[in-house]
Amino acid sequence: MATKRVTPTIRDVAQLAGLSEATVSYVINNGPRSVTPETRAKVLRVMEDLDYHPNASARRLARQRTDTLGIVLAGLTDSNFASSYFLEYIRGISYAAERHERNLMLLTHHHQAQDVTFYSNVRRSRLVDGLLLLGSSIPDQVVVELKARDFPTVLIARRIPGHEVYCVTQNYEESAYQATQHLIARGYKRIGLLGQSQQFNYGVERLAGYRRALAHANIAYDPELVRIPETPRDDPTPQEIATLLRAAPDALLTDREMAVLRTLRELGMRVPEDIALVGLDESESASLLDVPLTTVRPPKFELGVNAVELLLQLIRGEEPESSVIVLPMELMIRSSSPQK
Amino acid sequence: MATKRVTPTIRDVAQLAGLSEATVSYVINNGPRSVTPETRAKVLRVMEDLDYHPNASARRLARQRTDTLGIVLAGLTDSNFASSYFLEYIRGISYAAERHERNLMLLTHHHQAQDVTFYSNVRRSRLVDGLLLLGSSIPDQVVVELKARDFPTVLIARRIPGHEVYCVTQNYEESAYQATQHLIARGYKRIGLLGQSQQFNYGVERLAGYRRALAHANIAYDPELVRIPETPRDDPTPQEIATLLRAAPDALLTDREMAVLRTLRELGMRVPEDIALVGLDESESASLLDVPLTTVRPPKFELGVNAVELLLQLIRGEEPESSVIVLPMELMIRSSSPQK
DNA sequence: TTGTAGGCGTTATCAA
DNA sequence: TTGATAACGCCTACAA
Repeated sequence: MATKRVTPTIRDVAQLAGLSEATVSYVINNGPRSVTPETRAKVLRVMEDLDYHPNASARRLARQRTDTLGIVLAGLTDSNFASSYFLEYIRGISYAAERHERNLMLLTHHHQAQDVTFYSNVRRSRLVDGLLLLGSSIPDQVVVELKARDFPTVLIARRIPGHEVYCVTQNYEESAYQATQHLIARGYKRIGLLGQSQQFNYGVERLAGYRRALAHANIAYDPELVRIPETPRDDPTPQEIATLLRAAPDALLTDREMAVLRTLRELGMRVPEDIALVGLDESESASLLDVPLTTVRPPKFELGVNAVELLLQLIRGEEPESSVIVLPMELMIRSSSPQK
Repeated sequence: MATKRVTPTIRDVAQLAGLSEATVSYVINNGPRSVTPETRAKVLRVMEDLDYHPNASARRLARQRTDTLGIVLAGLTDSNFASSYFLEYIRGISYAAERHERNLMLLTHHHQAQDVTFYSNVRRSRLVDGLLLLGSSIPDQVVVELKARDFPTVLIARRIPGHEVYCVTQNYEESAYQATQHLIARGYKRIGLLGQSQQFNYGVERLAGYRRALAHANIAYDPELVRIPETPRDDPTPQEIATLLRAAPDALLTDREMAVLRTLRELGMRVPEDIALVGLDESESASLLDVPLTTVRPPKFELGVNAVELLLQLIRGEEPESSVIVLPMELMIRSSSPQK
């Protein structure tokens, strides 16, 4: 009969080293007990010889934790705009997770209809120690409930109005303010805004920043120049845009620059000759276009990194200084908003 | 003294239901033993009452498998072109994984210098049941070794010349053939190719398809019209492109359409007036440009789905019909290659 | 049809 | 400093 077990266990290491499993364990984990250098060396050598690696599942069971963070990718079903961000968030997340020796689990639900069931499963099955939530399509209620259950959770790039959940977000208000001010400084008088539903904090904050800049420059707020959808949507519809254009704006702010650009072209309007365009939420392609777009650059990588740091605090049971981390966005001035 | 345990265990369920742990287990797993409907109902009710969820780590340990697939994202460090594909692969992967009730683990190495250590760890620690490998920057040697160790592994969108590893790839040869033929049919005579290093199978296959189309049309192969880098690179350099242009091509094939387009513009050449352009590896933006690009569309989502199916076969210990699955790519004819 | 008990690999506790 | 052993929570062969 050949070898009974394919992979060596801690027991094999202990036997070959002539030591107890406990001692081997202390070598593996550098504690909590100390081991003499000789013993340690012997254990390490045997481990090397056997190509031994601790069984992750057994560790998790014994330690009562997984050292794994869950990344929830919501709204991946529809290949929508937002998802193009995900990879950048994930870059930041995985960078930070690696630093802290944490694993990452990808959680999606294409099929699962029941949100509640899904999150309850994740939470109770102890699959992960905490959750990072990406994408706006996770229902507020779910986020609030996770918080209520004290399950370590961090929201990325948005917050939930009226609820103090942990989140890492961006300075939507200030960046909209700066973008608007930039246009004003360049001589634009009638600046239009294609905003987002006021159900989302970024919809609210961007509108506020826009209005603050106008007020600061003593420009009257003209509702005709602003289009806010009743319900959340991705891209502004051509109708929406056409309606706004009837108010004769000389510049346009939008978080969906690519879609707006396309529609403008279909309508025969050139950027920036006929109208200036500033993106509030840079898509990767914005800088590659014939007319590179002036956009606000969201710090996606950094968002991911900060979210991990915050989540690890929560998992350790620490109370973070603030439940919200706000990172600055940078205005990248390109060719779509020239001096008028 | 309050409740000792925060989360209920299978033992709690068994006790409350007045049954044994075994019976509860059989209910949870629908087998391998049958349970009377009444018993089952009782168990399910208690589970519901306690909000019981099986502990994933304990299951994994007992079952000696994780029901988890690892997604290796290589080359995520450099925010290179290739990574923009990853999310589409992942969409397909997560879609299929969900169907089969498998979890997904994200594996990256930003810091880890030692490839071998990394993969050895993954393999031996039994963190995942198998691996999906994305991105060209995973060394061939690593892939070959995983195969040699019989660790279930599937390569996505590429194969390794000279080694029969499991992979789901695309019809690079045929699509390059079609793209070239399309240009020939539209009247182009001097078709240039900005290829990829012959170290990669897609570099080799695309060149072959290109030559086959030329031969088919009785057009002599002109090395002056072809630029293949010695070593792998992402975007063709402006020098490379300039050199090729000296051979006076009237059309250009490339797998880096966005970069080439940019350089052409910088050189003052217009598409398609001065030169036609066909992309061999559609980037998301290709269709959004002023001149929507004719490109070959890789079936990224489907690649992900097929990779999961293949990997699950390997994990089950089945021998797949073929070690390679080749999916067709579709030529999307747009405006950058008009009739000449 | 159901209960019992041993095992999975690691870690913590208690002795030595 | 090290060893023995009992959890950890679940699964399943074997008994009943």
